[in-house]
Amino acid sequence: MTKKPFYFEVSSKLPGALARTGVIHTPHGDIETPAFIVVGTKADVKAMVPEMVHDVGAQAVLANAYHLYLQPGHDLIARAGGLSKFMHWNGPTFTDSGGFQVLSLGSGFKKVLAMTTDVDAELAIARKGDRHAWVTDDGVKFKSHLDGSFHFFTPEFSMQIQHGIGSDVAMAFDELTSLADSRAYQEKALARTHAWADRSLAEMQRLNAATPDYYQALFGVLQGANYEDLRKETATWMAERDFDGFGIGGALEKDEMGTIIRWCNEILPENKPRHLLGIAEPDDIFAAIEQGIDTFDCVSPTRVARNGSAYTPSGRVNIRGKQYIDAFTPVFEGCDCYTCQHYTLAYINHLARAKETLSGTLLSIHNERFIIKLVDDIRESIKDGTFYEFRDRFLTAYYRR
RNA sequence: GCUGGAAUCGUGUAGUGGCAAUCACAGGAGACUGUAAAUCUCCCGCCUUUCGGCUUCGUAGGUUCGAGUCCUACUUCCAGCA
Repeated sequence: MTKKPFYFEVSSKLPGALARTGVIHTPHGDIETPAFIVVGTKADVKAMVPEMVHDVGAQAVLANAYHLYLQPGHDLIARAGGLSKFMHWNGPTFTDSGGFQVLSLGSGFKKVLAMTTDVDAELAIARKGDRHAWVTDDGVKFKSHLDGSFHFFTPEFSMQIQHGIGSDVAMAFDELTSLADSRAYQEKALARTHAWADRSLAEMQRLNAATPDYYQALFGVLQGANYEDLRKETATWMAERDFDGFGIGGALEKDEMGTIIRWCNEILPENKPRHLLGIAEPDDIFAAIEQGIDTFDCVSPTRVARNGSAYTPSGRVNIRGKQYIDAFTPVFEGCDCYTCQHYTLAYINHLARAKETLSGTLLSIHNERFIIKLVDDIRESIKDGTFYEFRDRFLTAYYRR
C-alpha cells in the first residue's frame, strides 16, 4: 500500500487534553506540529526574503488564491513551476481559497473584524453598496480591489486556481460570516459552506486524478460562528468526508475560542491535521493548541511589524514610542532573532520614524521569530509534559501590564 | 539705495470687511488575528476631567458698528533693479 504524498502522524499527546504533537508530511517537506505557518498572501512574506523566512524557523508559507488569481494569475504561477519554485521558498506551501475575502470584501468591508459579539454599533454604520463581494448559492461575485473588474468564484474555480498555484495544501471554498450575522444567516451560510465543501472536494479529486505526479491536499473548512450545535454539526459533517485535514475558520469570539475549537476537535478524526485560520495572539495560540490545533497562520506578525509594533514576553509594544528614541538595547534581552542580535531599539525606532522599509523588515523578522519560537516551545512543552506550567508562566508575563 | 511682494499653530499653507485657524507635514497616543493594511483612528495655541472658558494672524497706530483682511509708520524676510 502506497501512502499519499500528504499524510499526518501524531507523535505525542498531552494527557487529559486534545493537545498533540506530530508531523505533517508534504511533497515539499515535513512540518513538525504544532507549527505557526507564516502568511505570504501574494507569493511573498511581506518585507522578507525567503532566506529570512527560513532563518526565523518558518516551516511553511500560506498564500492566497484570490490575490494570486487577480495578479499575476494562477496560469502564470503554474508555468513558473508552481508557487514554491516561483517564490523561491524551499518548503511546504498552503493556499487559502478566497473564502476570507467573502467577508473582508463583502459584509465586513471597511470594518474591523470583530472578535466579540458586541458589534451592533458597527452594523448600524454599515453602508449598503459599499462592498466588493456578493454571495449567492452558486458562488461569490467579487469586484477586484485592484481595478474594479468583476470576477465570479465558484468552489470549482477556487480549486482550479489553487491547483494551478500548486500549493501542497488547499482550502475548501467557504463562506466566512461575521459574529454580527443573525443565527438564521449563520445556518444558511453553513449549509452553503457544506455544499461548497462537497463541490470543492469533487473538483479537487478530479484535478488530482488528472495530474498523477502532483497531489494537492484539501482541507475542509469548519464554520458555524460561536454556536455549539452548528460547530458540532459541521465537525460531524466534515469528519465523514475524505478531506486530508481540516481548517477551523470564522470570526471567533475571543473568550470562547478554546471552547469552540474543542467542540470541533472532539469530533474531528485524530489522524488528520487541524489548521486554525488566521490566529496568532499568544493567549489564542495556547487555547487552540490545548484543544488540539496543529497549525496556524496569521498576518499579524508581519502587519504589526510594518506598523511599528513588536512582540515581547511582556506584551506587544509600539516601538515608535518616544521612550525608545535612545533605547540602545535589543527589542528585548534574550531574544535569539537576527534583529535582536544585531540592532538596537533606538535604531529601529529611527528607521520607523524615518519611514524606512528596513524597519518593517527587521521587525517582521523579530515578530515572526517570536511567534514561531513560542509555538516551537509549546510543542516541546507538550512532549515533556510541562505545557500548563509553560502556558501559565508565559501568559502571566505577557498580559501583566 | 530704489521698486514690488510677503509675515496666520513647531513647519509649510487656507482664510480678501462679519464667530480666525483649513489642509498637509512634523510631534504625541492607540489600534491591527485565513492581508483592499509599510495602514487606520484619536490628540495636537492656553486652561479645564467634562461642560466649557481664555488667547492669538510681525510691531505700533488708524479707518470702521465690526479688521488676519483696508490705511499709515516701523521691523524682518524675499524677488527684481542698482
